[in-house]
Amino acid sequence: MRNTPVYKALINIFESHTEPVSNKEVVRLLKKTGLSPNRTTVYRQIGKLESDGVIRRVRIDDKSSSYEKAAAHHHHVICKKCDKVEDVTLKEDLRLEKSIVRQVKDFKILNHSLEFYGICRGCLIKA
Amino acid sequence: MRNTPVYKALINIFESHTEPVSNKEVVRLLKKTGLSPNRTTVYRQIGKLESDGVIRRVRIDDKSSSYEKAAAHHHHVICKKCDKVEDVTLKEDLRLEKSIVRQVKDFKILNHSLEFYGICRGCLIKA
DNA sequence: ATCTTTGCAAAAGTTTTGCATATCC
DNA sequence: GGATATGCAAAACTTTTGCAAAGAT
Repeated sequence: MRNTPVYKALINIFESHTEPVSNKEVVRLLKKTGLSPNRTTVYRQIGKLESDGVIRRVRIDDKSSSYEKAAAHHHHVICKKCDKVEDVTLKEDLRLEKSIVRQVKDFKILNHSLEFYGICRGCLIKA
Repeated sequence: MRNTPVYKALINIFESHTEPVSNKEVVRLLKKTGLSPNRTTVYRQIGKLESDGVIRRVRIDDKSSSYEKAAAHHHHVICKKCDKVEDVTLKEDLRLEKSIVRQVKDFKILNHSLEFYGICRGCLIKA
């Protein structure tokens, strides 16, 4: 990948967010840096970053896809009201795949996704 | 909800599939029963079934939303090649939310989603 | 000079909305 | 009869594609 302004800005965005960022947000964040690349460019660059393993798709949101820096394996707690996301790690994590590997013989398990849903304090207070 | 043909057919579809069914598949399955309701109708009825707690949204697929009968809590193993889905249950499951509740104090955790990704035997052989 | 990235316009795909009509209870 | 479900057309939204121009190495 070439060291273009959009590329640099994207790396920056994903470096500075541990939480997942949706495509929509990426466009918004890019605008804040002065860049306003075409949607197409954003989709394409994100696609490449993903296939290069720099970022990873997270299955959280309904509307636009979300991605996060492909770093230490962790999970998310997502607020059902405001979509706020918090990172969490789990000690039990390793055991999970092992347990499944024992159970499911017809699959080669590669990875997993574990997301918790709830209501964050902010929204709890409001309600 | 009223006992219309579409309603009955939808209940039938979700009763007879333990695995998640995508909206696209629902339309296809409805056609096979002789019904060919408008997309709009399908989306609306599925939306109602969801808010009534009859079915539950599953975050698996990228393109069209998937739902499954809201029954016993379980997880999925999804083939990255052919999207085949298999149900699994986990003994460690209960411990998961407890562990998170201890860790995350600012969220009221309601539920979680745990999906495993891999390659199914069929696709492994082909490759 | 070459290969990659970008922008634009257009298309494809999914989901939503408004309104009139049909259907259920 | 009154409320809900349906169909249709149109719109909103997200994502993809093709092609020509601009930019990177």
